[in-house]
Amino acid sequence: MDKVAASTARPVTAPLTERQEARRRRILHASAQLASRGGFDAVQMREVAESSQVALGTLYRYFPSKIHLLVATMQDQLERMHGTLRKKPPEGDTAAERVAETLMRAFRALQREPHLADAMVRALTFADRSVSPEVDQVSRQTTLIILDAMGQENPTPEQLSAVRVIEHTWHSALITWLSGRASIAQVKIDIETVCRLIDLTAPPQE
Amino acid sequence: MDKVAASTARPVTAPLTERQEARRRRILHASAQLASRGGFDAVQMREVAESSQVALGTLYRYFPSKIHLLVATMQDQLERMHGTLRKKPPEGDTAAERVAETLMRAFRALQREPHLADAMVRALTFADRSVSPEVDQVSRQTTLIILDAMGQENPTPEQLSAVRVIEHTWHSALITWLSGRASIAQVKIDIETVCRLIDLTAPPQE
DNA sequence: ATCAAGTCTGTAACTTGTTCTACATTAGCG
DNA sequence: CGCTAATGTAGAACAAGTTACAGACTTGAT
Repeated sequence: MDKVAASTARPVTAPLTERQEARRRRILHASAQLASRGGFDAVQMREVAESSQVALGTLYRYFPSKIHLLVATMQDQLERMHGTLRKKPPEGDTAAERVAETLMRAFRALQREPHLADAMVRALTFADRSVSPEVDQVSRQTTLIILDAMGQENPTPEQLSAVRVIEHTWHSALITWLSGRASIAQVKIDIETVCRLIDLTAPPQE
Repeated sequence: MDKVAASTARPVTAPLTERQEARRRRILHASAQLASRGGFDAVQMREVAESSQVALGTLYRYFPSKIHLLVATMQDQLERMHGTLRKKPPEGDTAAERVAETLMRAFRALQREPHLADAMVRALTFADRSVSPEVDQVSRQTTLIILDAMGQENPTPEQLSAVRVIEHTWHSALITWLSGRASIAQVKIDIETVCRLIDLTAPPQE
């Protein structure tokens, strides 16, 4: 009588044993490490397996594709970044300024590891339907970071729309930067431009 | 003495003979055809070569990678679309409305061949630096379409920024739709939201 | 402690993008 | 016309993602 509501299948994912958790961690670490070196192409499944002391088949059991692996790597890094960003909240006067400031801070972090950024962002936008849940998770996390920066408890639907558009711009601007089609300065402008949308959407000052 | 300024290397690309032009066309056609069936994965270089009656090596001479091929396919389709869109200019009162209307029209066209859209957009965002010139060309063409829709001869720098952000949103929104993470309705909202940026940037009524 | 079920490992095979090679064809030119 | 360089062809070979499989190791329940 202890089945709590196993609606679809897994309770998100079977709880991992300690060793399994350690393996998972080693894999993600190896992935980030290789990505930092040479970007997307340098993350080769055989190498990841070797670096993390795991058989290739096991790697695929943990992450069913290279894209899954890199998206998971991004989740991991994003959480880390969210933690870092939280520590020093942005100081702008308007919500738009604060969001822009936060995104620029994140952008500078990415610039420190451009290859890693390349691997993660390319994987994210290349992901097909089979990775939707994971990509969605990344998206939610990003939304959280932006809402945090806005500093508003209950955003209006309009503001949420603005946040969606900001995320779109953020991802796409990153891509143009990574592929060398836009400068850092240009990305900054794009971010600042789109952030104006936030102030457009009448902030419910109460 | 007739060297006109062959600065780097090619005068863009050596002029193609008739047969070469025909080959190129066959290849692009086969590419679009295969893409329409099964999207990115269905465009297999061997199949494209066979369908277009060209040796694999030749295919690679014309398009140095699958990504190049698909981006070229997109260029081709975009030109077609621009022609179509030109015929019936959008009817909205404001520039923002007209741009949104135009993009939604393009979106509906993509919906008719979702697999083709998948192949083209995935290639576009996955492209690395080696494809920058071609991707840039696509970007310029898109900008043109949007400026056309705005119906303004000389846009302000601010408006150009808005256009950049609109393009970012357009690409990213397409991706979320293609990967099943956003509905058609949601894409519509995102487009409409970002288009408001145009009206923000004081239109120089003269 | 023992057994069954589930995990891992090592390794080979398969797929598809990409490169290479040896030979045939074509195009432009004297 | 006849030559030469460029282009095209067929097919093998290679690289990296992915899958398959046989045998060892863990784990959890009894």
